[in-house]
Amino acid sequence: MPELPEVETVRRGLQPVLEGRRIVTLEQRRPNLRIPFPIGFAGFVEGRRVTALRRRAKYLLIDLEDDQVLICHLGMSGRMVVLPAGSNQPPDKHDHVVFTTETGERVVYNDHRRFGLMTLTTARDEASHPLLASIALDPLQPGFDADHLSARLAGKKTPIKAALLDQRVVGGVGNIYASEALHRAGISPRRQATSVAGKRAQRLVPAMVDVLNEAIAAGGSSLRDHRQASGELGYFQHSFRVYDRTGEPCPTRGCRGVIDRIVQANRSTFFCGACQR
DNA sequence: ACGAGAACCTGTTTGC
DNA sequence: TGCAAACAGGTTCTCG
Repeated sequence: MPELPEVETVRRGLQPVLEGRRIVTLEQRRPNLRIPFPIGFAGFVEGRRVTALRRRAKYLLIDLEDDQVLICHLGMSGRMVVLPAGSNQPPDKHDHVVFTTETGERVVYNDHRRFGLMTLTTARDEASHPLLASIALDPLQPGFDADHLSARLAGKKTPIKAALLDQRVVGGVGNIYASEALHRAGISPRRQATSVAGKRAQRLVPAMVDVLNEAIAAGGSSLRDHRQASGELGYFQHSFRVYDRTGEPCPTRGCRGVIDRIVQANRSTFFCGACQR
């Protein structure tokens, strides 16, 4: 599910419920997600106040009292949904973690594929944490400009589409927004990454920034699993220009092409062979 | 060192 | 209709 816009949507939705509030109980309903939960996880979190909610690329970072940091990743199918105080909704089979705050609201982490994870670190060790240390700037961070991007892509022989999915090259971009940004920039997903420099990089940076910001404004894209923290669907999927639109006419003005699907690095890529070069 | 492909897990859709 | 294959928003490991 979640690329940068979906994680940011969840972060913003959780903020009013969690920030400044104490977590009274943490119910851990299985031993592991993609990786095991830390030993004593629930007891460690319980009783601590949340001081801030941050996002690093596709990671949600929950700052706790005493400079502790709860690292969350939603994988492909993870959701974090808020239940109001007093709700007695029975747990789903894939509700793996339930936080209850001092005001009685609950935050439920549900993830049927379990590609997500939760673990702990400290503010001091965050930058060197193995999960976070090699993540590149995301396109919405200061300093992400054409020069920065072409420097990250320099020397890479892999296709640009695959390079954009590599979190060590660009943070936060996943399969949907890589295809969408390349289409907006008129760049072929097959083009060697190293050749995306100069004018092409100058087109690709605003294409990425715009598509990510538009998707955040729409609450993310709900193909199957994504929900906002409120439980509502995102609706950016209605604004896709190429993703999952195989065979449809290319939406680029004046282009007579048709959207095509290919497989790169085991992932679907959608593009127009006529206007993307 | 780099890039391609498989693996992780469950659920849904597609095709024969 | 039924069953098997393909596919899904991500990451990480192995292999060549």
